[in-house]
Amino acid sequence: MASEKRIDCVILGLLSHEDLTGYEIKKRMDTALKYFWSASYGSIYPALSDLVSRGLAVKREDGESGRHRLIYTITDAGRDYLRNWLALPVLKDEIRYETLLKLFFGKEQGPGQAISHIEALEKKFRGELPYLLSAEKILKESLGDDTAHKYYLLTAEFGIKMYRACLEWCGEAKQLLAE
Amino acid sequence: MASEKRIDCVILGLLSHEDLTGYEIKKRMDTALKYFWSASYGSIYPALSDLVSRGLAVKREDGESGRHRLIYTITDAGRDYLRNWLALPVLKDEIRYETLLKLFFGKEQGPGQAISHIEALEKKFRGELPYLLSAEKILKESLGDDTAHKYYLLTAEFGIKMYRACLEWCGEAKQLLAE
DNA sequence: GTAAAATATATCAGGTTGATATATCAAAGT
DNA sequence: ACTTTGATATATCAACCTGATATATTTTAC
Repeated sequence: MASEKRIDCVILGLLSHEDLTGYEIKKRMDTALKYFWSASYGSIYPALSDLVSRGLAVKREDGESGRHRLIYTITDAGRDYLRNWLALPVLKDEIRYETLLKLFFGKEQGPGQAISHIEALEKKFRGELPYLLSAEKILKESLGDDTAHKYYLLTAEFGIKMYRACLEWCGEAKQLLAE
Repeated sequence: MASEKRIDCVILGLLSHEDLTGYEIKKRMDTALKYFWSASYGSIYPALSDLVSRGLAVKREDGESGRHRLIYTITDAGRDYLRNWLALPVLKDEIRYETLLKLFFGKEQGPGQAISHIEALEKKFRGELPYLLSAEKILKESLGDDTAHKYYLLTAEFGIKMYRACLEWCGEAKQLLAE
């Protein structure tokens, strides 16, 4: 089996939960998946056309609103494709922190600049943590409503753990640089 | 100023510490930078040629060994370029965890498969943590030897924090799935 | 002596981003 | 009523990067 394209799998995954437009798919990624995944319109729209041509999804035009909306639905073949990918071992988990890269080369810039890069990261994470915490609360309260909620909660907990660990590190790193 | 290409910046950063071949640059990324950055030969070799043509690095052939080796050295212009990039704010820190993606769509696969994906991640991190801990020990002991060591230590501490937080999460996630 | 592993450079198809273009609809202010 | 702003919505593309592959030499281990 040829390696499954990741963009196809994310999209089918999201479509396995509900029918969506390309725009809504992007929105889901920028909110629910934000803490561990991302994708651009430049990959989403071509992938959607491709999924339809391969029979993994079907497209219909929105009749309700006057707005031009193309709504996508997963097919049985799409669900099979998704399940097959889910059963395969994970190929790659990656992290690309430009902040850490700049820090690694800190000798060329000095502690002042290094600290300001850390503070920018700290500020970003401090701002995002409350959203994750409120998502956690909501998901915990609605665990019984939908089997999927348990899995959503798991990924939210991951984000919280990572953000907290990173914020802890920011504090310690600033202290070491100030010495 | 046009946005600086990240591959150029990583390479110049590594060359700012010592002269290296393309192969050695890749090695550094796969060891020291592994916990927050990566790059492939397919980007490293063309970037090296490009850096030379732009006067940011110079190339010489190794005279010592019989082996074909092209050793690169950073120029003053290259150092300026690097410092300029270091002073710019960080554009993007990203994380792409396929494990979390598969977990998010867990409803389609069930808890058994989800647990095995988590266990694979756990195993990988447990195996890598000792290397980071020994790097931490060595760097702590040699903090006075080189200004750069403090910055290396900071990035190692980051890796340790992240790995430990992730391992903690793995344990809790497995428990929640077993319920 | 030789098999395996490490060193070393190079190329390329195909996946992905970030920017950009275009257009409509809803909400808020004046 | 009018207008501006922001959200919704699709689409395209150059430039960047990965993962795979090819090639060849040197060192290490048996």
